[in-house]
Amino acid sequence: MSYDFNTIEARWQNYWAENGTFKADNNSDKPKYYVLDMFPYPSGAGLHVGHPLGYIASDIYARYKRHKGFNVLHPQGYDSFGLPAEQYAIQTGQHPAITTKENIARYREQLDKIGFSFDWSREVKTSDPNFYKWTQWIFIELFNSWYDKDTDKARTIDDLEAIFTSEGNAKINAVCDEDITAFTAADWNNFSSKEKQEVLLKYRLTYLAETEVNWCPQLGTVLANDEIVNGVSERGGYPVIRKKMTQWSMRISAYAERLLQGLETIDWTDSLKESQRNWIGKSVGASVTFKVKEHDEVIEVFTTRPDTIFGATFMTLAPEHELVAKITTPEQKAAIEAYIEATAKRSERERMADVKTISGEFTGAYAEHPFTKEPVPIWIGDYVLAGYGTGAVMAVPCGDQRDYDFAKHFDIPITNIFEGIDISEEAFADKEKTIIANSDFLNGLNYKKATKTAIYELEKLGQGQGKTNYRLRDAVFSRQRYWGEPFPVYYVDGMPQMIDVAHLPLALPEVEKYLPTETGEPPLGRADIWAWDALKGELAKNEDIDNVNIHPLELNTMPGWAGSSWYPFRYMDANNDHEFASAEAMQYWQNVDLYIGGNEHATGHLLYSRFWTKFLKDRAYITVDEPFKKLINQGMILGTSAIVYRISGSNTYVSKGLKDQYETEELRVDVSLINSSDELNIDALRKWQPQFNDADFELEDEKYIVGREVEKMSKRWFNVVNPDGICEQYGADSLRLYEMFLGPLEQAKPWNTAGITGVHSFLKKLWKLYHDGETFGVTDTEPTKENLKTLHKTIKKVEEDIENFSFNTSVSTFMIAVNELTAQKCTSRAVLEPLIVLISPYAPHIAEELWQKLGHDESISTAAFPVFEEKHLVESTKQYPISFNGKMRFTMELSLELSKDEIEAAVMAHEKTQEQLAGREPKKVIVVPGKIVNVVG
RNA sequence: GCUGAAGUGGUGGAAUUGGUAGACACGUUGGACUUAAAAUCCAAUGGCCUGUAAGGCCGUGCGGGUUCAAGUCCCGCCUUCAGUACCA
Repeated sequence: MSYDFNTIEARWQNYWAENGTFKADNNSDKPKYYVLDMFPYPSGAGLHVGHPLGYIASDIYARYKRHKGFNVLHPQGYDSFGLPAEQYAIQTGQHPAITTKENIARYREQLDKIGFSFDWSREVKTSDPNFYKWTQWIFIELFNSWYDKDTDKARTIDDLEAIFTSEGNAKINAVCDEDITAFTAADWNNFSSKEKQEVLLKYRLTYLAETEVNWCPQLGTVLANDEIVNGVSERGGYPVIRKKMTQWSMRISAYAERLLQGLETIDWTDSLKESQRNWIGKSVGASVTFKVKEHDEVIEVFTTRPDTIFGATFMTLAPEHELVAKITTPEQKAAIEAYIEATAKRSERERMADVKTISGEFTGAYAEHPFTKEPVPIWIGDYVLAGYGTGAVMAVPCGDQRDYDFAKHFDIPITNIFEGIDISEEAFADKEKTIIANSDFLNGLNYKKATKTAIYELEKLGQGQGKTNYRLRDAVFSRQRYWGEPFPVYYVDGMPQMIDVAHLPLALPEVEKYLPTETGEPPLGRADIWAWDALKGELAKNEDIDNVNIHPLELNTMPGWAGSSWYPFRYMDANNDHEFASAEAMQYWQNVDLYIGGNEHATGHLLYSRFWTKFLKDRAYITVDEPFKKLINQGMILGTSAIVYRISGSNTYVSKGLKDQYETEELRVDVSLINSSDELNIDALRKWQPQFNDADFELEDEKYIVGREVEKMSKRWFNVVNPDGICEQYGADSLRLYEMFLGPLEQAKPWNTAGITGVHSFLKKLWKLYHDGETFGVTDTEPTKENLKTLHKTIKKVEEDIENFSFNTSVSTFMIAVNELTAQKCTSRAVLEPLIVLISPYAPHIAEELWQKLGHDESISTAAFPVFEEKHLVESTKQYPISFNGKMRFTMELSLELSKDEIEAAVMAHEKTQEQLAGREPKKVIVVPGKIVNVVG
């Protein structure tokens, strides 16, 4: 009876689906465990073997936890809104809804073949109105909230209005727009409705503001900071320019400190936490205001080194700084304008690439030093960024290398304020070794004391205070695209209004053209029926109906990360019509115990979802502060591309070994045309692409050998390997085992299909272990000591491996176990039954089949994990390596029951020791492992 | 530059956390079974030395150090990958 994996796998996949084997219950006495994968974008290309890696790992863990008696929630869904889905739809010329549906069907088919234990009854799709209804609902909640710094949490706008009505905004300590002005209760009550709305908008956690955004003309939309890599768009690599637009923003900056602190409470890798810390970019220092001479203006700067304030010999403003035009003297006007124009012309990318060239211009204006009252020249320079801090710095050339370089370049005086430090060559920036000099009341103080004193003196003058600055910017939340969640927003007299929650979801309308526009007009503007009955009723009630704009609805859509910022909670109660999830369900499931996904989301999704979670907790909708307790980043599986070498200007291809004799160019060909010894199938290649039809090939040893290169698995490199083909040829269990066997989960590793034969023949051996020729061969004979030793060794190792996520080594452990038991001719049920439970998380199909043959009616997933018993591993004797004077070594069998002294005596009495000792004076004899036994000589 | 991770056979990778380095698998070589191929099974496989065996020496990026004992710990370098960058 042979191992017919195709039949077995189809049978059990059916069985699981029909019996709802992996349906999780929201009510259970068992402890809960929530295992989640980052849900996929259903792209048109389908899955390649790299995609399921994390899913297989999480599936093994989920199945393991079930064996361990946990009620496991292990759902799956699709992040089906957003740019990739829409780009694919544009490429294929079809409506995104249709292509998305097709892609999801294809993904599901592929996923089902691999045998995951997902609870599909909880499937979510972010583009499903039943899902994005709640995304819209959360948006409304954010709109109706503000951040109270005193209680350090979000509160309702109703609370805020009540405070305004009774006492104005003087006592409010909120995270809000900086240009807020003070008003009293009386002022507030006299404001018009529109004025009130304008004020409130500046406090809301999601707000509408004209901001400078990252505009990508090719994608036809704005991008968040984390969607830009090296100055170009993350998707497509298109240039990004700065542009002023009115956009929705998320006040994530309110949560900067809590997002930073929260990292201490979660089990993520150091590198990931570090990425988030960098992104949040906390720096502690002071804000200082400098008066501009002969003007009423002041310049505010942020500095981390207020202790060096006496070294400030000039100031630098970003070219975009709003005061530049006002303070520039007539003589300098032309030069300044030329400089600003030149800077504006350079793209973000050029500016980043060229950090060495020092450029700047003097404005002609002077500021007044807060303490010395000396004039401080004001410069502009593009090394100061408009987007960070206040866009202005007090330049301390002796203490900052950039200021130093700038000063040297423009011959600005440099004052040394450091005790005993030579600054003739470079600036001195070591805080720890700093002793301040030449600085009036700061003289003789170290960095810490001087900083404190300087801030104290600045406060006395009313020209500064201690301040903490964060790099984290508020996130732009509008996209000028079609395929996203519509905002539940309409405008009355230019002011945004939320539609009534009762009318959610606000469904995405059909449009004729969903392609983005070059000008930034949202595609939804073209919707013919972007009218909505309930909303009409709403508007009709409003007395300002006459002022309604032509497009009374918000026409932008939400970004890709909107739905993914809260979806873990939806799985807890995925079919709830009344709320995003019931309080009971969320009380039970809490948060995700284990989250597995790629590390490309380090500063996007993982930061936004933490932000929304904290917000929902503040508003008491959920009880947890962090969405993901433990997070593991699976490494990428790389493809091994095949390269042929074409002689330049000809249609002749030379084998790899001959390529150096010619001038060649490299072409990638499909990896399916290559056999395991890198030999190219030329006939197949001719059929593959017409350009090879009449090509000539120069062979070596009558073979064409291709070059190989390990790189990202991608259609454009023709190195994609699909899981479907592997499942057909070797089975899903082989695929699962092999993906784990490839190497450590978190490491990037190349795929090589040839190696799968190892795990495949392991499964065949496993099958044979349970079969005696043609019949099922498990017997009720007593296991031998050896059998039990093998079993318990395996239990111990596998349990440790799974707990440590070292799935690769347990595959080896299984192989060793099966080889040993085969050699021992073990047929004992007492060994073979627990063994198959151990293997079942990795290879569930074969496990189910054998489990049934062992006489069980229920799925193996209900079986308990075998209990490890130490006694089976204990031997009466052990081989001890003996190390003598650190050099000579031999092994000696010693009883485990011996004491330290007895071991010593035994070693000394042993003939081999005598031999080694002959004629010499030993200093020590060492017995390993464990304790060192000194045998004195 | 900064931050994080990592360097072990021909290849992917093990190594009980300081205790016989190279488990397991791929690949390669030889053999068995086959008319043959596939499949399967067996053996060998880090390098070097001695004719073989027994055995020995050298070996975990490089150079030092601690230790009876170092892939593992410490100091100083080199290299690779990832993230980030004029952050005041």
